[in-house]
Amino acid sequence: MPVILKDIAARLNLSVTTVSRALGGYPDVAAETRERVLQAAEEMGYHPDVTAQRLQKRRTDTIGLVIPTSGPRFSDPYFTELLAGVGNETARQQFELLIATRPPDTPEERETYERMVQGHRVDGLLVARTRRRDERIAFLCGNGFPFVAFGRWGEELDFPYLDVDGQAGMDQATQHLINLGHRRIAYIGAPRELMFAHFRLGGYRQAMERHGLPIEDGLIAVGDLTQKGGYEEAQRLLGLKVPPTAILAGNDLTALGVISAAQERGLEVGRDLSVVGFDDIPQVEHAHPSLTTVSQPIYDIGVTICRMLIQLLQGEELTERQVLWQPELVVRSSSGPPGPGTVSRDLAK
Amino acid sequence: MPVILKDIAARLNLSVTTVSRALGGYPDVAAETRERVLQAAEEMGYHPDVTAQRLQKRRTDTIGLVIPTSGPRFSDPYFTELLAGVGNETARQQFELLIATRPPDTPEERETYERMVQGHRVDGLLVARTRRRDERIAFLCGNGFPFVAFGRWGEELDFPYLDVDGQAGMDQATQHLINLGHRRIAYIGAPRELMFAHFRLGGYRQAMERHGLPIEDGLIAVGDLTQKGGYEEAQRLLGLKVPPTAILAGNDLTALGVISAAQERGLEVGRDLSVVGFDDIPQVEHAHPSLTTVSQPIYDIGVTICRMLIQLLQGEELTERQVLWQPELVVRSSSGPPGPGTVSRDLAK
DNA sequence: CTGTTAGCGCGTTCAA
DNA sequence: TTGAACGCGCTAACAG
Repeated sequence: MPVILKDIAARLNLSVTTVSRALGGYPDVAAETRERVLQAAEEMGYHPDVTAQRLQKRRTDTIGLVIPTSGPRFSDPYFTELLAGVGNETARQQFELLIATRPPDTPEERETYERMVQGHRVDGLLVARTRRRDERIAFLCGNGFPFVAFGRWGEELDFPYLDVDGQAGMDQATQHLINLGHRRIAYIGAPRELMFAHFRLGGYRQAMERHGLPIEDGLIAVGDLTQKGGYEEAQRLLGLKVPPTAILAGNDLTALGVISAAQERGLEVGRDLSVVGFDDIPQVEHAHPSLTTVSQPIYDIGVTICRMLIQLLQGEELTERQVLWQPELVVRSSSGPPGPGTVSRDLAK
Repeated sequence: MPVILKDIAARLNLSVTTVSRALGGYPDVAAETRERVLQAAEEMGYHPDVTAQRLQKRRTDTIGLVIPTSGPRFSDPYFTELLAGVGNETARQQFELLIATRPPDTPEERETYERMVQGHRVDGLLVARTRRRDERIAFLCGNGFPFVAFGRWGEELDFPYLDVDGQAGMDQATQHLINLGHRRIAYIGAPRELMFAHFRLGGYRQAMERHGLPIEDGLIAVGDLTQKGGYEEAQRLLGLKVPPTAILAGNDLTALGVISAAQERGLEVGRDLSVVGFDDIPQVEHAHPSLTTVSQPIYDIGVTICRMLIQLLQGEELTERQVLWQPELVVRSSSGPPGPGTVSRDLAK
């Protein structure tokens, strides 16, 4: 039986009200009374019941995040890092973090959003990895429920978000490969329904077109953001009659799969095949070879969207409602000039 | 302004109680009344306020999990997979999942546990990655708070846990290497304060001793469970005058770092150096070479500890209060007989 | 079958 | 400076 206000009041012959005020730091309490109350609370091991506080305050001081997971073997380091950022910032601001893991675009996911919003389980939500037809955003906008998204949306809805400029990032990455002398550059992207897939592919196209390079459908593949997907698509691309000399991947896990496939074929990555990723998850710095990638500060993104949401919940105006961060190309060892033995080097002559 | 019971009652000229009972599915309500209530609730978009329900029921139907994170670049795929298991099972059982991310063994972590327990934020807790002197477990046992741990504990405290037999697992892994002909086998373990580090190292020692192989302090290193740590320790080990022909890693990330280091030195992993990991995270199956590792079903572990905790919360007796699962060695390409060029092959003759 | 009353633990009127 | 009374939204015990 936990200690409640009434217990303290009874022991000190005070009213519950006075005890509540003393503990709440209200000014209209005699200094001596406050002292006695604080001491008694300490001694008795009192801790306020948050549920009761919430009912009274009509606030949960909790934010929610539904992580899109696919299958039991799901494990994207990207989300762990985002979670670390979100988790630390919520804690710092004395908020709670409610997490659910649901497969994207399913009835289960939809129900989870409804539960969270309509049961008043959370004060606000973070939406990660926006999609082309994002019913989550439509739902939240429709209900006027506070949220901040990581990622933009195609539709004409005005909501607060933070995004990283995937188009600029992938343009830079492509440009980097072109500068190195590559001409036959393949692309293994993310599933089309993800917004960022769209932008990143756009960056690739943009850079290729700027240099008058052909964009071949056969060189554009769609992965599933996993290492396995990258591996399989790369096997296919590398098996082409005229294989690419470089492969751009829509995320780092895919890139790691590409590297595995290349190595399995006896190619030296960075020489026989250049590979560039996107995200800069911790693992890729110490991969072999270390991965050239477009770096987005995932942890900081977590911190920032969380901070934006809490500002929103506290009724403050957001200084920037819609933010676009510029990613940075990090050149490591997985990219280099097309090697002497590669077919398309000859083609390029 | 959300719709509450009172609104429905007012519209139908009923009492709040009757409405509550109708919606709650109690039998003592006229069929026709129930129908009217259900329809009105539907039309008006009624959703019960969970906070009020919780206050009344004295239960939160929420379980908590504090993920130990180290630094901003933290990202262990292992935890993502565990989280997926826990998350899906909580949802299936209509529970909520409260997550915090805190650096292990710090005042912040301690405060988080106190907050969760003493503020009645959660009904029970999951404790992951038990430690040698685990104040979390001491605290929870001391308070009689319901929890289930992933991992055993040294002290003589009786609490429910699920663990994987790390000793047996690492013994198998070591045996595997010995069978292949390795004699000079190094070990890069986890930080000593983690319980599983203790068991896994024990398995290594046990197998080595069984075969009368010397256990050299110089061949036993301590990593930090990251790829970077594995990379650095491996560099040191491979730089020894008589380097090992095989390296056992305390977890898969460490093993991936070892592989990078070996490849950077021009060694072919699986021939010049054998590497074995522990965990079997999704990434290692499509690494190059694919990693031989001790497989523990992380997702299922998440599901199971979650299920155990919820059983506990519902007052049921646990069929097995303390469970030890046997891991399984998965042999892939990163391990093979010591290659012709390796020093210790000559030694072994 | 239905309504009245009471209470979960806390914060916030209003009066004294 | 303190206390009594009320309400947050809901469920449960008790009458009728």
